[in-house]
Amino acid sequence: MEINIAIFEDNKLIREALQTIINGTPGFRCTGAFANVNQVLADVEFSRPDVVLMDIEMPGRNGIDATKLITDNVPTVKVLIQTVFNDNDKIFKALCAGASGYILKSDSPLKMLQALEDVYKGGAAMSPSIAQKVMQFFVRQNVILVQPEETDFDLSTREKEILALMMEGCNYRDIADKAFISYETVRTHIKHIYKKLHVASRSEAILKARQQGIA
Amino acid sequence: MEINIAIFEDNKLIREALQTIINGTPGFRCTGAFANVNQVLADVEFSRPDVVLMDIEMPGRNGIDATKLITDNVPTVKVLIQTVFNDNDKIFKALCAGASGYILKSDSPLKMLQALEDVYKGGAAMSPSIAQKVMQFFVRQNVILVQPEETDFDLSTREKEILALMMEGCNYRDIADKAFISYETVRTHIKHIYKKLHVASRSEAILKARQQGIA
DNA sequence: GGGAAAATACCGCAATGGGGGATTTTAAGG
DNA sequence: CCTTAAAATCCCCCATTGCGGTATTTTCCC
Repeated sequence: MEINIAIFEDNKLIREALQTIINGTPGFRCTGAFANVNQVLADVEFSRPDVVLMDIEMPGRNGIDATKLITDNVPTVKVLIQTVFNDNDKIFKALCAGASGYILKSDSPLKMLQALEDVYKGGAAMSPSIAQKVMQFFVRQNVILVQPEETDFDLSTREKEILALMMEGCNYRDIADKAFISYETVRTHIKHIYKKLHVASRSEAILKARQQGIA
Repeated sequence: MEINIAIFEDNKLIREALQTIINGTPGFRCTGAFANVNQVLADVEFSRPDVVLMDIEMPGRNGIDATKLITDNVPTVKVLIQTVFNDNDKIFKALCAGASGYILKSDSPLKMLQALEDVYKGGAAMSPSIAQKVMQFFVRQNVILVQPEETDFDLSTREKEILALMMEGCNYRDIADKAFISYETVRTHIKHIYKKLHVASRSEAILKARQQGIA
């Protein structure tokens, strides 16, 4: 089975070079090569790639926004960012936008193919210098990570279940039905959850739960 | 110039295998192999490695603490963590401890050597599945938020004022008084704001406003 | 067996969110 | 000048949510 790749790259020479490399490698196939991301969703829809190789610097709409559009709307498609620069801001924005990897154009074609394969397999890929910046980020953020006040919120099993249902978008009534308890009991549980999480609304609770990895 | 490696690994078989691989590869040399990290600083001092290959699971003192000791006291020495597990907690702790890389024991010797070289050159190395967890961390934590659609939400001047008051913690009544408009008008404005921001509650709106730097 | 914590359940009230409709003011352009 | 669109203003209705109580039963640990 071949890995289908779609390329977004404004430079014609590079675009065609990438296409040639990919199509010339057994196991890879380029199903689309586009010079901009103005119709990125339609392009992805059309070329049905497994992995998108995305240039981050492009005239007009930029690659990070396009990445977010793809991961939001077609989450099964992985995005591998390719760039000439490696400044922190772009890296972190790309990662937050849901990219599965971030490599440099200066990397060898072999490494690029390896990265495409890693990403296709569900992993992630980073050039060493990129990974290093990510590492540094963790070291710097150390304080925040190591002492997040209380990571244990003492939620009971039942409360975690209710919280999980809340995170699925259920309202009180839905939760009551799914948990086989009364509407009022749901309200009670949720009140307790809010107290324990020190929040005051559904959305805050869900945010905190996601950040802390509860439930 | 050869890259000098020190190994910390409690399993004798693995330790010697690693030693053999490293010494059998041109450009690499094993200058020390230790079964525990009880005298890690002395061992590092003695073997003068460029890169330490550190097993994270060891009886007695663990690899993460040892990593922190090394990076704190001998910052020129890089540490590459090697582990059988890839659970989130250990990864992030290791990264925070200053590790330069994190690879799995299931990776091939070739990849390990590549990782050692990447780390030696000042980059960092991660197995794809590790990198993937790091990526997820960024997405989940909303470290930096990227909004593709439009960073400008077309909020009118008045709506931004109302939003600012909301962010100060005012309720409908307070906002009405401070903005010299009626309670109902405040509600109308806020409804419009929610629509434009694509959110459905006060807390989400405030979160988004903060992240996007609106108002 | 007794006590603490959890799970269950109910009531009432205030605040919030979402739907609709409506008027006036302002801005912009033909 | 007039038309039109957007912004700003106001009102009503209703469901959901958050928060304050209270209370009973179940579960679990000492």
